[in-house]
Amino acid sequence: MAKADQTGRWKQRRRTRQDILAAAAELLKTGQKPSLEEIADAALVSRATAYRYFPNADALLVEAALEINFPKIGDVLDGASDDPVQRVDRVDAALHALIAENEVSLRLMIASALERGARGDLPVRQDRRTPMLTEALAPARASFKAADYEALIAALSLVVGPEAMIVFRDVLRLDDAEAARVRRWAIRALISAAR
Amino acid sequence: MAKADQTGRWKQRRRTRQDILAAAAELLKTGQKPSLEEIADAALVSRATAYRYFPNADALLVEAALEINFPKIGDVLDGASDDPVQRVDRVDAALHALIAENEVSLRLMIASALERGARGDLPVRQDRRTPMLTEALAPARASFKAADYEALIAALSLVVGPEAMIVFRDVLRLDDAEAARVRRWAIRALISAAR
DNA sequence: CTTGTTGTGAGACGAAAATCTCATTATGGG
DNA sequence: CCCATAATGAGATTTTCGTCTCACAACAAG
Repeated sequence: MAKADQTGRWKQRRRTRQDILAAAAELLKTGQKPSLEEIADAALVSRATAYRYFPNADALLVEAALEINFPKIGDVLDGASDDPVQRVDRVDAALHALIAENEVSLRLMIASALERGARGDLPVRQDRRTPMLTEALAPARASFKAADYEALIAALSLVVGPEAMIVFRDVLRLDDAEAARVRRWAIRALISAAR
Repeated sequence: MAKADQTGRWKQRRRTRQDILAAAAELLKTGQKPSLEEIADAALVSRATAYRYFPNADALLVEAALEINFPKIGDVLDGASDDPVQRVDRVDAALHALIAENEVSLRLMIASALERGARGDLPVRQDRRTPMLTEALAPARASFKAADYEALIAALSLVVGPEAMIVFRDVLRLDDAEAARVRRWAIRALISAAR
């Protein structure tokens, strides 16, 4: 699909862009929100160049967060049984690991989306949860009524994503183990209610 | 605790501070993120004065969001039966109305807390959910085992707060009616699992 | 190698946010 | 009522962010 605009030096462009994103990702791991200038310095490019590739610092950070390597759903569920509880637990564990490792990026991405939304334009969030949950529930799909199935997917989306981390950590001040316990409890409760 | 620093004109100070917050809250209801200057103008106060009371525009907005008038839990549950499902539904409805009416403020508040959290210092979020949910579940408290009860409160916190709105609206793109349906479904599922 | 094109760096520039200064106003204690 | 002083307003100033221009360097094509 990507025609890749073979015009002259598209490789150089790709490389610069990638360097900038890599530098941003690197700085994000230090736990701070880097300014565009810091990122440009770290990437060994000028501020002007960074602005040529990204409209502003936030957009850059969001893209850097998007670079997060989501696990392939196939790998996550590899070797799992057909039991939906076990499978959703797997998804939860995988997402939790991902969230723990990229907390700063995710927080900034969500914050940015929240502020975008407040400004009135369309919120930009991708939905990576529904596909994973759909896949996890696939073998047991037949045992749910249609309406319950839809509700189950949506309700599970509240439990397995980064927003749950926010509630547990920031609002309820649960530690990691307790939070995991509650998520697993909720997963069982929701699935068993759906059938 | 609050010695109130009776030093001279603390009343005047309280009044200006309150005026600024009120102006901010007013502007937030128009659905836009106001700049500190707009707020100062609306409050009939100079920019410098606003900066004397708040370190920056974000802090001001967060405090303004904190001013949101939470419904008294007593009123919400007034005349309700002892049925925990009905009572939590009431809490959900009340919070949902509140969230719908203050969406911009809440989005900004959560976004700000997210960025604060990313910076490493302690996230500042108050927990208004647990008290409400505790009250809602009080009549049925005896019918839950201790461990389930704890998990139930935490799980319900994922469903009734503004974060659920974020997931449903921004990530899953559900409309208001569907979102409400899912919340009610999840409330029933969780409560029935807890006993 | 030469040449035309494209990407980049350095810095000027403008707008908006935040800080600072100082004169003026208004309040409460006497 | 008077006055010492706390609170405020009106800019000047600094800082940060994003845009723009132009000269230079690097690359591809011949």
